[in-house]
Amino acid sequence: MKKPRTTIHDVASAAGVSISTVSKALNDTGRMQAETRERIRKVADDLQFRPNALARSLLGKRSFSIGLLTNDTYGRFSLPMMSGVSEALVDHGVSVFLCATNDDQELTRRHIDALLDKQVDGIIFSATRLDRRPPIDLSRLSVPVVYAFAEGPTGSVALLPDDDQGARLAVEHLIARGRRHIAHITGPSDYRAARFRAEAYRRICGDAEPVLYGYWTEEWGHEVVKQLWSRDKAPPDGLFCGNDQIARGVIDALRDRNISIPGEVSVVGFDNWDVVAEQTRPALTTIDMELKELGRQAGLAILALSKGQTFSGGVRKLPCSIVVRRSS
Amino acid sequence: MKKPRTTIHDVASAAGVSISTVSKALNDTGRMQAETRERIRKVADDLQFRPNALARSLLGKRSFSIGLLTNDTYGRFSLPMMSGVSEALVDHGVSVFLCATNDDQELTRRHIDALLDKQVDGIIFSATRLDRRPPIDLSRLSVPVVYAFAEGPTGSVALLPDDDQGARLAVEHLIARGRRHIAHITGPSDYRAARFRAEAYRRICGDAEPVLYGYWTEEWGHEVVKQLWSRDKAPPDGLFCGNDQIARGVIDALRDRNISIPGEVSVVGFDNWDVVAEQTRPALTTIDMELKELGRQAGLAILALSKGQTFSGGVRKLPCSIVVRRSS
DNA sequence: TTGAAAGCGCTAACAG
DNA sequence: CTGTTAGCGCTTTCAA
Repeated sequence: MKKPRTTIHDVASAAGVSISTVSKALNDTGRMQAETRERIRKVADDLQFRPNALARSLLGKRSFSIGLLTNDTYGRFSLPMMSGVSEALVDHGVSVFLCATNDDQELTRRHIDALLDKQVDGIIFSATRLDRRPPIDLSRLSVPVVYAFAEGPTGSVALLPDDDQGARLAVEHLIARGRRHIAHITGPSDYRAARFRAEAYRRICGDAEPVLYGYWTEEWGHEVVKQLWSRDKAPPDGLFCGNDQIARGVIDALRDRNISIPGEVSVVGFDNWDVVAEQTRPALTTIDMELKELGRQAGLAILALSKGQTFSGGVRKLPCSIVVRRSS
Repeated sequence: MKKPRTTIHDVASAAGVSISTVSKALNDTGRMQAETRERIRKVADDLQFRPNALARSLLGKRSFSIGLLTNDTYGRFSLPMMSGVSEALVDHGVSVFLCATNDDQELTRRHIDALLDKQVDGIIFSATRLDRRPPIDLSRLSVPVVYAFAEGPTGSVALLPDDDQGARLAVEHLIARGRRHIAHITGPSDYRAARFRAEAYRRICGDAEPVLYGYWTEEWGHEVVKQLWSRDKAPPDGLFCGNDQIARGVIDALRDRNISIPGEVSVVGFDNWDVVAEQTRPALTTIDMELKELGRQAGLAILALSKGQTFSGGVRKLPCSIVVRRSS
């Protein structure tokens, strides 16, 4: 089961040269006869030689691995991001250690120690909420850190979806559809993302219609429809929801009341969570945070930093896109 | 940014002993004066010394890292499993490389090469479908392989949820609730899980009521309710759904028809996907595949194998549990 | 009880 | 152009 791998020595003796010649031949370094290089290459190939990355890393430079800390056991935001990270890095031979922190300080500590012991070239911290900070301070680590879908201390490299621009996209779309009385229904006001989106909404729509802070649930969507459709004033003709689950609740509630979508009311969600957005009736127009792209960029950022390249710090906001379906 | 870590040499010279003494002191090997050992320990602590895992691994034994291949970008099944794996292994100092294969053969190859180069102690393969095989053959790798939520070649170590037992749980629960005419609505018949569940259902309920193969979607749930409630025979009083999304469609469709749940019909789902199961009205009784536990066991399995311990091969089916809510 | 030395697999000076 | 040598940071004989 644990047969010893072929080493550079095996290749050397098979080719009748010294190990350093093999090393040079395979790494395209130093100068040597093209023909020798080819011959050694061939031998190495035949022997299925693959250099031991551990030995290589030990020599100093890089370990070609990074750590990804997340507190998400659930996957809605994390997995697309992770696969973006992984995708961006696999081309550079870099592998990603996944660490589920469970928001537990002690566990996080253990993960970080393990990562550092393994000489990772960098760490990406990600969270289920933008404003969730790491349970322990990462800023003094000896390796670069990138915050993805999370914020770090000022000056650190952070990648976030542009909530403001995403919200604008949603509202402007509703306006382009001829909607004039647009309300905003969203999650708890202590979520930074909720506030950003609400502010963008306010900036465009003014305060004729309310911002309804509440919960990220379908139930809240139902609740709000009840409120809005029983008030004195005429109900809104456009609803911008803070996430897709709220939007789903809204749509179901509207259907229960026989209010036609998008005939009487247009609805736009946020997240483009396909299992929700594609199953509402009608299917939901919603904002996509492009999390995979965010992951990819986080991967490239940590890659650059780990190579010692400079990478200007600060928060970088990545554009969202709108996915138009039938609800608007 | 890249300050050199303190090495065993630093500790040795600070303590005025040789590096081998330090090694022994810290690893509790060899014999030496308890007092010396303590003193060295203290020095190491003060210097915040942490041994370089790469160097350690190079010496032969283990690398304390494993690879986790998955084709899931989506997260519904994977992430709970992954965090189970990670959780089980972090206590043993083992870190997990996450590799998103995208079902792409070439990409998988690259990931595996990277893993092998990094001398992983083992590989876990997982998939979104039980019967999805790895895009390339893993059975001849030089490291042990465990299949989690996926099947490998005969004789390999595989961990799967016990679909049969899970289905029995669901059906027996319906019967205990006094239901006598139970239909089964599920996904495509080319999913092995769908067939297993259907067979278990048949074994208990006979064939008075139909098994309706279709899709894993809400839409299919709606569709089926239409069928069942427009047939000549009386409609069923119990519905066992192959996943939670179907169940959600069913519940919505029944509500549209003013059929009371669980008054007239009891509904049970499968997956315990909280965002669905907790949001149906009434909330959904459903089967939980205990994926985190499955991940944990996969982690322990690969750990045992990587230590060279024997671990009997074959498919191991892990029990599901039932989560009773209001729909039954 | 401790330390010197060899070596894991590899790269990079430096000689030859 | 090629090979010898010296490590990377650590563990592990084997002498002292």
